[in-house]
This record gives sequence, structure tokens and C-alpha cells, in this order.
Amino acid sequence: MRTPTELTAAFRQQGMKITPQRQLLFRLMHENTSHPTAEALFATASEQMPGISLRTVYQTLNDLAAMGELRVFSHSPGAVRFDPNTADHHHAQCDRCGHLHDVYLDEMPTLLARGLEGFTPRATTIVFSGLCDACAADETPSKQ
Amino acid sequence: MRTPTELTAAFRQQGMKITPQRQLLFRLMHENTSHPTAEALFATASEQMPGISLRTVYQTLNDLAAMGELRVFSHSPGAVRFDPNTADHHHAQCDRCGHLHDVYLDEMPTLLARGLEGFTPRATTIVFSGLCDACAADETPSKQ
DNA sequence: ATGTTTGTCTGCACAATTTGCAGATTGGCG
DNA sequence: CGCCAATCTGCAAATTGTGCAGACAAACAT
Repeated sequence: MRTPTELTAAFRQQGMKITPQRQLLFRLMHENTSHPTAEALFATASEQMPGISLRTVYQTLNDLAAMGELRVFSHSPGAVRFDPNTADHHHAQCDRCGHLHDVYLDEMPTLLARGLEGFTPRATTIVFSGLCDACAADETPSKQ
Repeated sequence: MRTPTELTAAFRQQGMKITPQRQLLFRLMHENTSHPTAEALFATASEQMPGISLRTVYQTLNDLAAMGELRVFSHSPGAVRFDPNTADHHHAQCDRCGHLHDVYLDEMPTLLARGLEGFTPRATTIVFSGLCDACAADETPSKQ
């Protein structure tokens, strides 16, 4: 997503107001690589602005997603995660701790797929699942 | 997933009982290509066995998934979907109607990825999103 | 500066999905 | 046939997210 300053201009351009809550959330999400849930972002925001409402966090995240400033990651059970990285990229998620990080493909190969007749793909999402080093180290001893 | 007959044997082998509810669900899921949600399967099951509990449907689907007889698809918001196809395959989902179908890759290319350091991928999930023909036809006239 | 307009925030109720639990039921064994 | 453990049912509750109404405040025009 764009910088807080640019988002401020973009919001105003659309007749939307700039509130302290929005400015805080712009700052917290800008270049945030933790793929937070609304609940997680709410926790962080609450530290800096006690009294901010979870409802406002959802509202703002949805607004940003609708404006294309955030990607929504709903490819695993549980709460949806928000990603300010709008560049073309994919994800790797640990099966054990759920930790998610960005993955870039040097080049997207042409996938020869059967079963795409009658379907017009617009986007291809790739999620690598497995174990991060920390979880792999935890699992190896007990041979799980 | 395996046939109802094979599943019956497998369940018994694990000390699990064979109930009419389970047998019905085995039959309804075997070679089911609709990727149903628990709720959808419950609706179908209720026709053939009025009084069956939604709780039992969830329980049985989770049991089958734990035994590796079903794949769980939770790559879109809303209810989780269950897939009896345990072969190596991927999915295409319509952004508009949510319809999901199986996609097979003739060969899985080696993906040159940056960002996978410190991560051991165990599976790669690909989801194509776009529009199915029916929805594309609906959207074109209004230029949406 | 002040007032007005209108979008926003908060808090709560509620919807949707899934799981936990307890008691009734029943499959599978001797 | 009878017992025991697994299962089913129904309901309560957890989780995640949205709808709504009234209080509040940003932006703009005096």
C-alpha cells in the first residue's frame, strides 16, 4: 500500500475524512510484513490509542482493501489476514505456527492445466505450506 | 477418498463403529465433485436421513480429513469445503458464484522462489480465481 | 473563529461457522 | 442377550465479522 501521506490525499480525494484512527492504522499497516488479522492490528492500535474500536479497524481495513491498497489473505482457516504488499507475490505458511511470509517467483511459469475449460482465470494464487525452521526444530526431536 | 466399503473396513480397523449416519456420509462424499460445505452435505444427508445432526456431519468430515480421506479447502472466505479427491490437484474458483472445480497440472514446474529461506515446503497449493463462463456471460452485458 | 453538514466512531446486537459438552443411544463384542 | 465404549443429538458457547443507531468530529463555508 501507499504511504500514509499518499493515502491521506487519496482518502480526501474520495470525500473521505482523515481521522486520527485512520492515520494510526495507515502507519501501522504501511510496510507491515506480519500479515496481521484485524484482531492483531486492533491490539497494536489499542496500545497507541486506547479506546479505538475493533469495529473501526475492520472498517478501515475493508476500506483499504476495497481501494486496492491491501490484499486480503483468506487461504487458511481462522481470521482473515491483511497484506499491504500489493506487488505480485505469493505466500508460504507454516502448518504448525501459522506464520506467513511473502514469496516472490522469479518468473511465473505457464501452467499447463486440465480442467480450466469454461473458466477464465484472472489471478493465480500460490501458497507453499510446510514448516518454518523453528517449528521443524521443535518437531524433529519427538519424531512427529 | 476410498469407497464406502473400504472406509467401512478402515473405520472398524481403528476401533471406530459403523453407523448408518457414517455409511450415508461415506456414500454422499464418495466421488462427490461439488466440494460441499458441511452445511450443504447436511442438507443432502437430511433428505435421506431426516434427523441426522449437523454435529455428526462435522464430526464425520473431520474424522475423514484426519484419516487423509478428504482434503479440506479453506481458501476462500465463508465455510470450509471438503474434497474427496485426494490425488495431486489444484482448484479454480469463480470470484462471482464461488463455484469450485478441480484442475490438474500436466507437470508441476519447478518454481524458482525467493523468500523460502528458512522454510521447508511440503505442499504447494494453487488456486486459479476468475470467472466461470456463466458468470462471465452475466457480467459482460452490464460491463462490470 | 463558529456553525453546519456529513462522514466516522463506538458499542452493541446479531449472523455465520465451528466446536465442546452431557446425556441418551447403539454398534460390536463376549 | 447384555455390557461397554463409541457415537449421536441438541444445545451452549467460541470465533470472526457485519448491521445499525446515536454520539462525535473533520471539513468546509461563512
